[in-house]
Amino acid sequence: MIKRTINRLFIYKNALNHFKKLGFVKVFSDNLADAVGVTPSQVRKDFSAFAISGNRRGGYRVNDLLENINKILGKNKVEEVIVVGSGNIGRALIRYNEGFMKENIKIVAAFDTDSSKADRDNAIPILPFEEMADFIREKGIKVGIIAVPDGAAQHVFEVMANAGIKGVMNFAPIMLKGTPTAVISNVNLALELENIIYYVNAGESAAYL
Amino acid sequence: MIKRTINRLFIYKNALNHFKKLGFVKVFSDNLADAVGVTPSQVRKDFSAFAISGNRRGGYRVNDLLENINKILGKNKVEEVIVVGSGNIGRALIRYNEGFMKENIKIVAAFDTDSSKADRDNAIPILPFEEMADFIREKGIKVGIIAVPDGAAQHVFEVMANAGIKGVMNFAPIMLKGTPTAVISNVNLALELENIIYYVNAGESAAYL
DNA sequence: TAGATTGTTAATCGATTAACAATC
DNA sequence: TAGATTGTTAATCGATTAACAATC
Repeated sequence: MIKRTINRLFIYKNALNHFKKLGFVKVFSDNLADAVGVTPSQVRKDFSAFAISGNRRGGYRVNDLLENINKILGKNKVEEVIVVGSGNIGRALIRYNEGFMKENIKIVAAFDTDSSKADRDNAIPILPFEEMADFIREKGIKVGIIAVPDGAAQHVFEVMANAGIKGVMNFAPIMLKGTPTAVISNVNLALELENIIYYVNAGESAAYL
Repeated sequence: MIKRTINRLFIYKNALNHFKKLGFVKVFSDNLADAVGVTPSQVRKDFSAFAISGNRRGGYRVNDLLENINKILGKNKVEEVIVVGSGNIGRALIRYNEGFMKENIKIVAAFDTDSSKADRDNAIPILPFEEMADFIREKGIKVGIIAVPDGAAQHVFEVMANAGIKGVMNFAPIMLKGTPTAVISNVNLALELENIIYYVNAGESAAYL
């Protein structure tokens, strides 16, 4: 699926930046494959899908490759995102903001239905949920993170989508329904850990999940 | 792959607990499929793979299903895990601990090479990295979370693996090499967001990533 | 019984890998 | 040139979906 190819493109980009920092001028599909854990065929196939070409015998020039990939992935300006829910996950994400900044992602505000949690003076202000829709519209926010309790997630999603949000990272363990105008990615750290624990207790090893 | 089936089993379990709370006594493959976003065939296939059976015409009894799934997934006792790195992600995870507790997962300690960050009085103590190996051995810890800078991740992983860690959730954007005795799951929230942003800017919609 | 749903097999779909001719 | 690596096609692999006989 092209989704996976796009995802790997981001990963290749990351590896290439490492290589560049190490002074590499050229890389071979073999090098990239090793670095990110796929086969060399996969690397070449992925590039081929986007008409990125190297030199037979000479591999790929790191700078050219990065330029090509960046053109495809279009990472240029900072993307402003919002977080809804200032519980454990929400606050954790806000605190992790500087990690996102490295990738040109900036959390610009958080929202919470409990307006007693409002804190407009914070570097990343925490605002009452009622202000969210206007905020989204005014600032033209396109991406939001849902970090509210299960029961509230669907409603929050609908309000977001109505206000113009086009992409959502959802930490609530439910399927968001309706409004097929947004890209949704579900993240569940506890589920991830549960899976790891399952394989550990099952005595499995040497597996990448 | 059976990995995906196991993962879905955890998700079914979650949905079933919801159903149970709502008073459902029976569910059909259709209900579960709707709830978690797969096809009814998939649900039946997954159950079939573990010889879980229902009643033709009568669907599955919620309690029986939960019992069967729990038997397979073996979730009973609390699993103690450690976190290495008390930077942004590490601290965020520690703070999210109560979210993990709901799934019987407990972060019991964090470790950091910067021993000035040590804090033995915290509910979840932050200890010097040098103490980690002994801690793992003494407490029989099997699962660890790597939340250190890229450059340190490989070394941390090796120390962990040598001390007996069998499962790792890795937040560093690198492929951990060697030591094929541990299950590894890579998590990269920034990458997840980058993907969402890509599709939003590409004008795609209605996609689950 | 008639009808609806399971359980399972077969068909489809898509992604990964292998292989190799082209070529730098 | 000889040798190594790409680019792409074909083969493989595995997962999902469809279909339907079994049956409650």
